[in-house]
Amino acid sequence: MPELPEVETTRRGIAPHIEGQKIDQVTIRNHKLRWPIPSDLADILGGQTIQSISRRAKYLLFQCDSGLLIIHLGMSGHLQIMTESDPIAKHSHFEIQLENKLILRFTDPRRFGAVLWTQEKSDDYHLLNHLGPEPLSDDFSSEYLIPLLTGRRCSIKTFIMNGHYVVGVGNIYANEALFLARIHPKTPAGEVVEADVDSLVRVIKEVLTKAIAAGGTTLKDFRKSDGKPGYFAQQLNVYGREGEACPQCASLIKQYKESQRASFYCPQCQTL
DNA sequence: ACATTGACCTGGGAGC
DNA sequence: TGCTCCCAGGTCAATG
Repeated sequence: MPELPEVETTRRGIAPHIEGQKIDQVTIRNHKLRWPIPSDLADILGGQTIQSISRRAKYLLFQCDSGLLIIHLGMSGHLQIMTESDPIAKHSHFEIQLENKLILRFTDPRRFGAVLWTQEKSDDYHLLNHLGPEPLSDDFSSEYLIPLLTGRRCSIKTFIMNGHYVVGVGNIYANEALFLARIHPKTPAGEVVEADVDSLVRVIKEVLTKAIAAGGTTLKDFRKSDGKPGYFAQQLNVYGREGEACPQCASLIKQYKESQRASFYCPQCQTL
């Protein structure tokens, strides 16, 4: 479910309620996520203050007094600020009760998400140390990408969804960015010409920025931390629109499968 | 080093 | 209604 804009939307929604708050109590209802929630996490977190919450790629990082709480939303996870009277959903696996009586509750039906703890520096942590630069930073540029692309035979779509090189871009925004840059998703990564790499960098930043401004994309179950949907779905050009008219040229949007993920493109605007 | 595939899970919708 | 099959926003690990 959540790509960078949805994770960032979540971060912005919960930060004002939790930053600077002391943790009263932690409840783990189900340890079995992508990786097990550390069994001593409740003891570790109790009494600590959440100093700040930041984001790296699609990971949320909660800086606590003695280490870092790391949450990944997986495909179906969401974090919401709730109160004691809010009912506990079937798949609410983890929650933090704060001194201000608010509850940060993690719900994830498919359990592809993760709740982890480390005392390492975030850049050294094994799930974060291999990640590409933040796409909205100046480090993410065509100068950075061009050397990585040369000679590569995977498709450009597969490439931009690979967190080793580009982070935050999942299936929705990969399709949208390639449409905006007028690049066919099957184009071998090493054959994307420099001018198109420039465009691609520009549109990735643009589409992520606009999606954050809209509060993310709600297809079915993504909800902002206040329970409301994000509105970027209305601005999608190709994702989920097979058979509809391309907004640029009115050709019919096509779909195909690539490594078990649906790819959408306009056969007129995005040629091989 | 790189490319491809399977694995982890549940729920919703389509089709019969 | 109910069954089966397919699909879904992620990404690591294992395999050539």
